[in-house]
Amino acid sequence: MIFRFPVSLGGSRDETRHDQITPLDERRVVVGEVDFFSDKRDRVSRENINDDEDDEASKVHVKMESSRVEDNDRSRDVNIGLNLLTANTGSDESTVDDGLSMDMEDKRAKFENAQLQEELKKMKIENQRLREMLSQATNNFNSLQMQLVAVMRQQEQRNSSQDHLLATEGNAEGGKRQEVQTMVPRQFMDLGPSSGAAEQDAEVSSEERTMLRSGSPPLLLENSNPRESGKRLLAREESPESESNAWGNPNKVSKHNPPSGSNNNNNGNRNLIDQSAAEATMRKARVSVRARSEATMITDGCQWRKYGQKMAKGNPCPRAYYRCTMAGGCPVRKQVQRCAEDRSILITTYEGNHNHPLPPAAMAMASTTTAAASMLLSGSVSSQDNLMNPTNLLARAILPCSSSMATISASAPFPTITLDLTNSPNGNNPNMTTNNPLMQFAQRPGFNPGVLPQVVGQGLYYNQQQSKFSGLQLPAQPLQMAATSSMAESVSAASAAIASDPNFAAALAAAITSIINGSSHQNNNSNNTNLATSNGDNI
DNA sequence: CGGCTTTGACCTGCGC
DNA sequence: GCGCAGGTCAAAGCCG
Repeated sequence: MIFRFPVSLGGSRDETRHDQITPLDERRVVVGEVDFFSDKRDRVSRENINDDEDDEASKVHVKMESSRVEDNDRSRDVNIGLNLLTANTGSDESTVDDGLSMDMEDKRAKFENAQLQEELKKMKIENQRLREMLSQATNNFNSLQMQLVAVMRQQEQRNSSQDHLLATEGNAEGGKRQEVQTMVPRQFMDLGPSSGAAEQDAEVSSEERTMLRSGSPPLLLENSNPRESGKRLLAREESPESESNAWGNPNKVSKHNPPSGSNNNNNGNRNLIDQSAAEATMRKARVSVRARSEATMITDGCQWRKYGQKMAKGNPCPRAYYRCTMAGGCPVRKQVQRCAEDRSILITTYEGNHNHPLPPAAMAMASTTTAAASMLLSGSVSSQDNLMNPTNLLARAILPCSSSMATISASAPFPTITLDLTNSPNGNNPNMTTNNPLMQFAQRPGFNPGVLPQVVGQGLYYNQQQSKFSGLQLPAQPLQMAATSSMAESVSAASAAIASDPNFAAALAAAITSIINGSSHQNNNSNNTNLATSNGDNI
């Protein structure tokens, strides 16, 4: 009765609609989701026609539901719906036409809506993917840091246990060696311009953290040194020069440029100013090398011209200022000064980046200072923890056998990394007159050549330099040279990696690689302890 | 004569 | 504002 009532309504416009809807409703009643799938599973191989009908029905069913959803979504867009309705309801003359146009508009709106939703979905997926990549990269970096610290701790424990064994054997030398290792840090603490170097380090590190965040390459960093802001900083920078090396374009310092004029020239170009500031920062990163030498200046393969000398406060020895003269306009300068406490120690502070090709002999020192400075500038990232502080990691990465042999001093006025290539004057072998910092370095009980890519590279170069330029012969102890050559392979790879890529993560990776490689060479080192002597002084 | 060193003067930034 | 210290300039002198 009730069933037939709608069916019997024929001839009217509603009839056709019922004709269209009723079968669907019937199908929907008949099909039912559970029945459909169960039927489909049962009939896959036997009734294609019915299957098609069911599929069609299901399609229609799904389509209608989705269209309803879309209608609901569309209804949220109040303006569009109302405009369409008001525009079309204005004429009742042809409901069929209005129906068709509304249908087309509907379809188009649905299509656009679907497109937008699809786009939104893609963007969400892309966003999710980027987040995953970022978190993965962060995790990788953190794990690398953790691995590096763990390996270094292991190595330090190994070294200390070796020393402890020596000490328990009643060997006085072992005790002295421990004493020496504890003496060195104090020496380093005195290096900074102020007594509160450690506190200032932390302070400046936090400053740099804010400046150097977000993994920006060092060249894009802003100047973290408040003293270098302003006129002088801008006046020091000239137009960009060749990008011939990894440090970018730290430009020649020039006081010939009047500060005001320089400012006027640069006023219109903020990017240039920022770039100049960044370059100035790069140039201001300093690498200080302490080496025991009686020479007035260590030979590093470059040509230098002395342009000034000044008595520094608190040091009876004058400080000499040198400028690289291998190419006109090279911004690299260095200061040479003897240590006040031990005048046999020569402190050479490099500043800037060569803007010209370097001879092979000069590459090692240049890459050493470049890598150290780059890592110094890029190393202030996130952690307040001393152990995990990248600057300390840098120090440990460069000179892990003693946490004190590479010291980051960001104390005013310039962030400086100090590489101590000297042995303690209280060393256990008074006859050891080694003046070659690398050789002294290699003598240390915990010395691991693989973990010192840059410094060892410098040392290798140092050997070459001395034999090539100073005319003095290295003793060339067989084991010494064998150990030195065994360093070369692992050294060169890691050295090149660090030198070519200032990125801190890359440097960390290289250091870890070096550690892994270096551990296999460690036996060689223990043989060198008492053999390495070198008359490397080139005075 | 060209390149380098020496050295007093000058500039700049910072602290008081 | 002044003094101090670090850094740089540039004239004078030296050297090969």
